[in-house]
Parts: sequence; C-alpha cells; structure tokens
Amino acid sequence: MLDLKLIREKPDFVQERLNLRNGDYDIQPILQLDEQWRKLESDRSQLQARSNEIGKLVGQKMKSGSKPNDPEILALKEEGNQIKARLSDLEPQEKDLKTQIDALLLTLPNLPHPSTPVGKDEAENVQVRQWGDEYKPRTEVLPHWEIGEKLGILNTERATKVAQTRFVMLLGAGAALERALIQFMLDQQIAAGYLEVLPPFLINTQSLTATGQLPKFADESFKCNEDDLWLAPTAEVPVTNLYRDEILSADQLPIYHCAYTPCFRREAGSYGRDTRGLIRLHQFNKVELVKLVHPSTSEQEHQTLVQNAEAILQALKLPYRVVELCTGDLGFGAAKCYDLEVWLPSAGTYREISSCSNFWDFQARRGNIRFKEAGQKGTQFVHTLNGSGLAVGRTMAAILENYQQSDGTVKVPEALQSYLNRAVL
RNA sequence: GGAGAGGUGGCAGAGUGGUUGAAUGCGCCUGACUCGAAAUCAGGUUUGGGGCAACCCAACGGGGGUUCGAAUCCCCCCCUCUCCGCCA
Repeated sequence: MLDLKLIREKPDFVQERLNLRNGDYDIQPILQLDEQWRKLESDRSQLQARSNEIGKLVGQKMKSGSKPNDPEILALKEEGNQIKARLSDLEPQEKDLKTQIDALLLTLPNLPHPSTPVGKDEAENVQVRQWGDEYKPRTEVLPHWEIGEKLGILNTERATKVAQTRFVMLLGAGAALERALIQFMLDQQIAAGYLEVLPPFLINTQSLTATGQLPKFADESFKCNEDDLWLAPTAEVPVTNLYRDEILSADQLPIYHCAYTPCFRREAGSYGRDTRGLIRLHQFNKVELVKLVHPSTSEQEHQTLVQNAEAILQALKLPYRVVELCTGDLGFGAAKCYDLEVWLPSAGTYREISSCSNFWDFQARRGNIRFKEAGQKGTQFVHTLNGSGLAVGRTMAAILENYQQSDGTVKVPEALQSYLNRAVL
C-alpha cells in the first residue's frame, strides 16, 4: 500500500512513477475523496470535542451535588443530544469515504524503485549476468516431460485422471528427486542463515491482502468458500504474515526465513501456454526465502537474497542468467526485482526459476508490520523481501534436460547424489 | 459437534457508567549514585489520524445499540483457551 500522505503531498511524483508500470493507474479519485474526507474529519472531530466536553461537565456537576433535572443539566443534555444528531449524520459519511479511499489504495501497485530500469515490458528487462555456459549440453536433448515419462518417474495422464490438467504425478526416483531437492535447498538456505518455517498452506483473506495477492488477483488463487481460506499460492504469504500486526524491536531485525511449501495457482488466463511438463502447474513445490529488514539495509539485503538463490543453481551446476525486471514488467507489490532464469536446452531458452523482489514498505503497510528503535518515539515499517530458493519443479525440469546423457539416462547432480543414494536416474 | 472460560498498552495483568488512554509489575529510555557495570532511587515510556501550530479526535477483539457520558450495560459476529465427543 502506498502512503496516503505521500500521494497527498507529492501527487505528481506518485502519478509519474505509476505511469512507468504496465497498466493504467490514476490517483485523482483518491485525491478527491481524500480532500472530502479531511474536511469531514475536522468538522466531525470538532463536534466530538464539544460533545466530550459536555460529558465531562455533566459528570463534574453531578459529583458536586447537582440533581439530574437541574435546568443547567437539562440544557447540557439537550445540547448533547443535538450534537449527537449531527454526528449521526456526519459519521457514516466519513466512514464511507474512508472505506472508499482504503479500497482504492489497495488496488494501487507499488512505486518502482529509482534504480529500476525504465521499460514497457519483458523485452526491456536488463540482463545482469550469466553463469554456467560451460555446463550447457552440446547435443540435442529430449524435453523433460518426455525423458521423465520414458524413465517412468513422471506421469501426467494419470495425474490428470486423479485431478485435472496442469497436475503431475512423480513416481519412484522422480518422487525421491523432488524430495531430495527440497531437502537440499532447505539445508543450503539454513546454512546461509535462514530459519526454517513450515507454515499453514491454507491462509485467510487478510494475509493475502497484506502481501498484495488480494484484492486484485483473486482469480489466481484457489479458494475454500466455506471458510475464508485460500490455498497458498506461495510461501511468501504465510511467512511474511507471521509478523502481521506486530511491532518488532529493531534488534530483532533482520529476520530471515526459508520455507518449503506446495504452491497452488489457478493459472487463469494462461490457457494453452506451457501445457506440457513441469513448467506451469496448478500445484508445485517451492522453497521460499523471506526477509524482514531495517529499511536502511534493504538494498544490500536484496543483493544477498539473490546470491542465496543463485547459490543453489551454482551448486547444481545449472546454467542460468540474472535479469533485472524493468518498470513495465515489475510485479504488483515489488519496487525492484531480479529474476533468475535457468537454461532449458530442449526449448533453447532461459526460463524463470526464481523471482527475487524487494517490496520496500509496501507489504509492511498493508500488513501493519512495524518495528521500534530502542529509545526512539514512534514506529517505522519494516522492508520485506522474498525470492524463490528455488522453484522445485522447474529445477527438476532443468536437471532432467541439462543432465541428460547420450544413453537415455539422466545423471544426478553431484550435490544431490548423497541425498538420493544414486548417481544416475 | 456439545459444555464452559476468556479477548485490555511491547509483554503480563487490574479495572463493571463520570476529568480512565487506562492501576500495578516486567521491559525500555533519561538522570542520580559508580572508575565502569550490576543493584538501588527519581522521572519518563501506547498507537493511529487531522491541523502550519496551539491543539483536537479515535482506539480496551469486530460491528450495532442504550446514555449528556461506555473498557464498564444490551444485541449480533469473530477469534482464542479448557473439558467432552469424533478423527489423521
């Protein structure tokens, strides 16, 4: 959520930054409502002040012996009643305006960070670095779903029977590989200083609103209608929300968490895209990194977060590149974002395997996650960051392709061999 | 699902109609004492909003109501805990 004060005080600046995004965002309605609201607010609070005064006066007089039906008391009561009548007119108006303003605020995305490259769309993202070209296979390889089916470790047809399209079933070594990857990733990130969390996978509306999935992207998540619960689309949601509505002390920061969860996404509007294989599923596994940090450190924390995600790809010797998203491609809540893209030789392209975003104070405002500096008055919002460390299914896809051997088997990356107790799939 | 208890400041925990934004304790901050620290003593310490400011308003789980006045009384809802039942 953007700071209403900032919108009010620097409307041109805010509008300019929003215009760099993909989509039409207009702060004018908010500015107008805000002006009306402030007028009502000050009228109402003046009336309220007089009303409070009357209440106190009556109390004092009663204590010093006045009778309830003394003329003086009756006059005060009468004035009190008149004020109440006017308040009952103003109050709902004010509340209604406030509700409208809040609702509009929740639909505005974050401002891009000044350092985020300006651009219209994906095509203008900026490559930051590329790693591991020497590990790219030199011969033709089968797409991961074909080699997976061939090896009998991946089955789409039966998963579709059990559930729907965009679900897969892993068998034998496939299931073991998925589990090994989860374990490996968690071990690495725990060693890097992240505290593991195993959060709820069903989460409430308030939590999804705090991290920015709601209200705008309700279509993207599965909902349990009976219960105000949604299937988590990413561990970012439950983990960031661990600290919702809390005031932390500055010395608790930074907080680093890693979490394995399955992720559930409806993938509405992606019909026909990536219909085969492990790339785009309604359910996939992910190890997520989440940081809550002091604002003064958030940029460097972002860099180390990206490095922590990269470390997994490097340990697995999977070729990848790092891309910084331009303003037009930035996610709703992100101020700045790096994508890690892994090499998929069957397609001859890099595919996103991790998205590392700095949300600045955007999520913290929505979730009311604050901290207090010892000895200082007031509170500040933390900065929240997160990134995949990594998407497990896509990692498996990358391994099945990059580690294919000419005899139709797949080599197990050295870093994983001890987890799987085998060297070849 | 049945029965009961409860939701108050960073935390713990008082408070049942009147200047209570809220006792007390812990924590934290400042000062005194000390070479320094601990201990002790004194003072301070909720959050959010409006206003250039003085200052004002709001908030005791949420929403309504009664009243000149509600943390306190009434109604509805939510959540947590305990016991019983059921269950992985």
